[in-house]
Order: sequence, then C-alpha cells, then structure tokens
Amino acid sequence: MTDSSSTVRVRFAPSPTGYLHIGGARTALYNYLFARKQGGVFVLRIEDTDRERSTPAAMQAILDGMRYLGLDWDEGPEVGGDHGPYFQSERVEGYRALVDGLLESGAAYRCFCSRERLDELRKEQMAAKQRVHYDRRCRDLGADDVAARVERGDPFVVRFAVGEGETVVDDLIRGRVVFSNDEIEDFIVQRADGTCVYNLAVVGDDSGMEITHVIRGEDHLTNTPKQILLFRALGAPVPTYAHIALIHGPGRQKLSKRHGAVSVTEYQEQGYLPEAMLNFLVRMGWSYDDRQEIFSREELVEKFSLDGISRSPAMYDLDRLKHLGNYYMRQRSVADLTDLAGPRLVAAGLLPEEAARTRRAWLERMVALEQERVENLSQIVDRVRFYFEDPTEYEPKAAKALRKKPEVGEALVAFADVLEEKFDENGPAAMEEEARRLSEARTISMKDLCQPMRAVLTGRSFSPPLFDVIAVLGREATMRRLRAAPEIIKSLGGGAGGKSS
RNA sequence: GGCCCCAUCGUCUAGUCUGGCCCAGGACACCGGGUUUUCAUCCCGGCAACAGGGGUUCGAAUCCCCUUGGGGUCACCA
Repeated sequence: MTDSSSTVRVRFAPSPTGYLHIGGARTALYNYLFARKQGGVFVLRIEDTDRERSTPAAMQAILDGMRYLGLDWDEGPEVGGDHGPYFQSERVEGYRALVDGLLESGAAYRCFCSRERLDELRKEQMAAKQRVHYDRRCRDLGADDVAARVERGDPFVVRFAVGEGETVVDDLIRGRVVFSNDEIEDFIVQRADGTCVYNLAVVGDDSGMEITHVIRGEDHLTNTPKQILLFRALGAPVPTYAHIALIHGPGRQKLSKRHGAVSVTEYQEQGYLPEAMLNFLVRMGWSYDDRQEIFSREELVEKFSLDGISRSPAMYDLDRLKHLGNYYMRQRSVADLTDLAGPRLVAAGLLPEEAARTRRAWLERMVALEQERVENLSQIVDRVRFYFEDPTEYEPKAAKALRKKPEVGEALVAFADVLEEKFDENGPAAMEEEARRLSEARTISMKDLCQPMRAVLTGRSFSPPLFDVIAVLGREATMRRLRAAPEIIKSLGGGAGGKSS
C-alpha cells in the first residue's frame, strides 16, 4: 500500500573510528525523530572505508550508545534490511562500477600527475596567494595517450570533471546556498590503488539505499555541491539536504575531550537516564515553542520538525544535563531505580548478588531517600555506601562538625542508649522526638546534636533526613557508630587534645 | 587567505519568513527569601540580551547594506 518512491528514508552514517560523541548522537537523534515522525525508515550505515582507523570496538560502542538512547534503526548492522550491505567496506565493487560509468560518460577522467607535481603546484599557488586547485592538466589528454599510459601501467587517479556554472544546495535549514563551480576543483573520486574516495562512496550509498533526506552536520555543507554533481552525473535523484549547525564546547571552541565528557558512553556509564540524555540532546539546537522544555520520546516523535532547528551553533552546557538528570531521577519509580541501581551496587562490591533480591525492600528505602538528590545512577552508589560499611573517612565539613563541641560525643552515646530501647525502623518521627527531648535536656541545639550525629553515621555533612537514614541504617550499625563517637572525635583532633591544627 | 554558514540574557532558546500584541517571553545557571537538623526537593522574588553602524518605514529584534566577531571547509581522511 505504501508507495516506495514517496517513503522517507534517512540515514545516520558514523565512521567507527571513535566513540559516539554528543554531536553525532544528536544528529542520529534528529534523523531518528524525522523518520519516525514521517513514518519513514531510519538506516544505520557504517562508513568504515578507512581501514586504518576503523575498529570493531568503536563500532560496538556506537551501536551500544544508540541502543542506550533508544534510537533503534530499521535497517543496518545486526538488523539487516534489503538495501544492504550496511558497511561501506562491503560495497566497494559497487563504487568501482560507478567510477567506470563516470569514466565512460566522460564525467570523469584519469589523471596521471604525480604527487610531487601536485605538491609543487600547491606550493606555487600558495606562494602566489592563489586558490589551491588542481590545474586540470590531464583533463584533455587524448584518448590514445591515455590508453597508452594505462597500458604501460602508469599509476593514475580518477578525477571528476567539474563543469561551468554554479551548483545550488536547497537546504531545509540553511535555505538556498549557491556555490560557484569555479570554487570546486576537479576532485578525486578514485585513488591510485583503485579504492574510491569518501564523496563517491557516500553518493553511491545514499543513492543505492534510496535515501530521500540527508540530515547531517554543517561540516558537510561544502561537500554537498560535489555530491550533487556526482548524483547528477550518475543520473540519480538528488536527496533533500538539511545541515545542522555544529555543537561547540564551552568557550565556543570545537568540541573535544578537553571539555569534559563528550562521549555518550561516558554518560551512560555514569548512569544518566536515557530520557535525560534525549532531552539534553534534542534541545541543543531545536525547540518546539516558548514553553515546553521537557519532552517524552513519544512527544518528540509527535512534535519534532526540521523547522524548529536553529541555524546557529549551540554550546553544550553540562548544568542543563545535570538538571535534566535529576529531574528524570525524580520522575522514575523507586522500583525502577532500584532495578537499575542494584547491579551497580553489586558491581561496586557493596551488595552480594543474592542480597539484591532478599533485601529488596531495604534497598528501595535507601533509593527512595536519594532519588531527589542525585543526577544519575552512579551518584546513588556513591551516596549509599555508608549503609554498607562504616565510614572510615570524614569529609572536611563533617570532621569540623565533630570537632566543634567535643562534648557532643557523650550526648551521642547517650542517644545510643535511648535508641537501644526505642529503636523503631518504622518510626523515624518517634526517634526524632527522642532526639528533641535529649537536645532539651542537655541544652544542646538540634543542629549541634544532629550534625555530629550525621557525620558519625554517614561520614558526611549532608544526607537525607537524619532519622529516615537511621531507620534504614538499622539498629546495629547505628548503635555501633554512635558509641564510637567519642573515639572518632578524638581521632579527628577534637576533645582532650585541644584545638590544635 | 578563498569560499560558505552564523549572530537575542553567562548558557539553551521563543519571537525573525508573514514589521506594530516585545521598554523582548521561558528554561538552566547565579543571587536573595520561605520551609528545614544538613543536603536536595518545593514555593516566592531578583539580576541579565536584540554585536556595531547605516538605510527602508508612521513604526524594525524582525526587511536591506556595510563593519565586526565566531564557526565550518579547502587531502589520493571520513
């Protein structure tokens, strides 16, 4: 029932030479959303013609990253499709046939110029402040001459013969961009070793895979006229283009590792929820209106449009990711988060695998307490550690609270005695009542009582509400840590030793 | 350097195509206040932008030109 000639087909075409970075992920996302919105097909193609730099590990990392984000592709590696193969390295014969066709039609020609001559030429042109262009010396070689040199085994590359006039890119985002053909040199389509070059491979693939819309980074804009010329010479339909502005790192510089994590994998490892990442990515360069900031995947599919993409480059801002991370942590159910955090606790060696099931209710309670204060899953692991092992270190502010009034050590021991009787893991409020009573009896403020207590229990100066923490920590650990308070205070330089250092 | 793209709060952006509703709206960050034993959440409030200069017009963030600034690209890499 679907007319295949009108079905939207888009592609994301990474080269597996490194991880999936933020910019690539955003491009993939826009392609994915456009395809879903249009009821089209999202193709994943691996551009691995650079055998030197391509690795299977990098490709796997890219696939993992896309799966983490839920950007499932309809055709491509591991899922197949009827426009395969989906690896450029497996499509080389096709490219050679295309080059032969170009040669035959006269759209391309053999160039026998040596690299030395080309280097020389480049040097001269640069010295004369001229445009650096191949001078087309081999363009008008006679057929006999060419045949003879081929016969003789002279090495040659194949160049595309660029014609007069101008080439127009009608870009969905940038509008009408005109390039004078004078600016385009007779570019190489096939190397001396017979392998073909990127621009030809892309055109061959986009055409072979019947790609209708090419949504990619603006760094490809100047490649586009060359590709259009190639499509025409090949008699293939030219796809519609949409070039999105690049993402910059802080300081407007090109995105690089210097700007902190730019690899999607790193955020995945830190345990940012995919929905947070999706929102972070999509809003960098796209907006729906002047109100909505948060979008579910379904809403994105429904509301996404190329019209909403801005023409100017965005700088990525980690504060926003953090905010979204926390937002989505609060949106998820405690049960979900526990499912997600459990394996991380096991991996961190805090929780025996078995206990992930047997102590499920307990885990959920601690996750519930951290949920609104963290941005990602690994922060949960970090902040929940004290439930599993007694603190051995006390962060500076915590240590300070303990040193402030060393007498509080006794108060904490006294509180342990109270709790011995009244420990109630279902009633933090009741325990808090006891603490208030003690605070009054000893004329010590709640703050001066609670902060040291928190420090001794958690090793930190901040935590979820103290008595909730105690309820989850359990009687045994609470008693032990409270009773060790005087000792700990002493070891931190408080008490008898005076206020040295 | 040639060619190409871009230009609204610190950041992401709405508004630009279809001039007036904009002495420019939202969000993040930041600052102040409330709640509170801490942190976080939450709630109130605040700071903060049309790069500059010329036009066109009754009227310009919006249209045109120039300048400046930023970015991309110029490979037998992708």
